[in-house]
Amino acid sequence: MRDRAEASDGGGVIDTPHVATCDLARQIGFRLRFTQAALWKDLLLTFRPFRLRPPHYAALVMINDAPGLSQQDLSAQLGLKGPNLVSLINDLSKRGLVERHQRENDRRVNGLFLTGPGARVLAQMTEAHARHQARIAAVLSPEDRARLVTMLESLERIGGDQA
Amino acid sequence: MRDRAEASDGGGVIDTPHVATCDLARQIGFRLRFTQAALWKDLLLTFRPFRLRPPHYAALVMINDAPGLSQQDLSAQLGLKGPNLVSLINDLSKRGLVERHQRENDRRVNGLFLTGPGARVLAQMTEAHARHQARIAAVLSPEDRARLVTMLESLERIGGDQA
DNA sequence: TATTGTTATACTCTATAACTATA
DNA sequence: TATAGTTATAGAGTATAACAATA
Repeated sequence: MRDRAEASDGGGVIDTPHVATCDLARQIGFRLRFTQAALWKDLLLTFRPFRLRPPHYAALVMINDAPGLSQQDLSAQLGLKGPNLVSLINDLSKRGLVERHQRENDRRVNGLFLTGPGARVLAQMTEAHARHQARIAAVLSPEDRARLVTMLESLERIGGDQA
Repeated sequence: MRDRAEASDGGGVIDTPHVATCDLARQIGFRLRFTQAALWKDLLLTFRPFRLRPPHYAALVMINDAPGLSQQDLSAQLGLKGPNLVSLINDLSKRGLVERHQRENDRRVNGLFLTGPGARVLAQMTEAHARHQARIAAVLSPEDRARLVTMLESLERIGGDQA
């Protein structure tokens, strides 16, 4: 981006050989971090009127799609560790949006269900989320969005296996 | 993904109307979160032998590219708040990889410079980073990578402006 | 008065260990 | 013994407020 002599107006006391590096600003991992932060902040503002955050919304959606699913299943789908999911569900439960019902055939598992108010709040949050989606749509065509998601999915397979 | 009746083997005590939501798993924000986490973990492992983390590497690269730049400039480029950048530079300084040199014409600013050992560590980390890049290249063509970065850049403009 | 850097601190998000109750 | 859920806690990562030094 700039030449090394440009910024060293202190006198260039130290003179180390320049190491050949890639352009970090065009690196996927680097950009991904900023983009994720930007979308996260937008979603935080989007859901602020409900005093709930993105993971709360995601949980409501999943429970709506599969009523009675276990906390284990939900934590796997949301990528949350058990303890963190517990406090997420506690939030929703204290607000009366979700209820835990012990399963009759295996009393270890708590099936999760939306309450009436939970379904209503989810409907309202979904409207708000649609406005968030519209802001994305304004800057990315439907085809680009689909391709982006596909690329992200293949990138997720990376990691873990190294020397 | 599944029908609502399927998971509710507890007896379906609660019966709320199904809210029409989008497929969360194909939402950009949702996938972005997982992908970012996967790449971050891969980078953590990549840099583990150096006992340094991705932001340390990013700082070394930036300082190498623009020796003498200020902490303010660096914090802006890395997207870090001042206090957090200070501790990042403290880490690198304690390890003898980076030095702060007060600028002569404006003694408020600390120009940042790599030391000899700093340049050597950066060279080694850059090799490790190349292997990380190779793992990405294995799953995404150069054209796809370029398009992905461009799409991410336009997404970064989102947020802040809402009712 | 404004800016650079620093300290102290708090909040969010994530992760681990140990426990309970069921199976 | 193994699994679902829970509690307590620790660690990253990120944020704000207040201050010192310099301009």
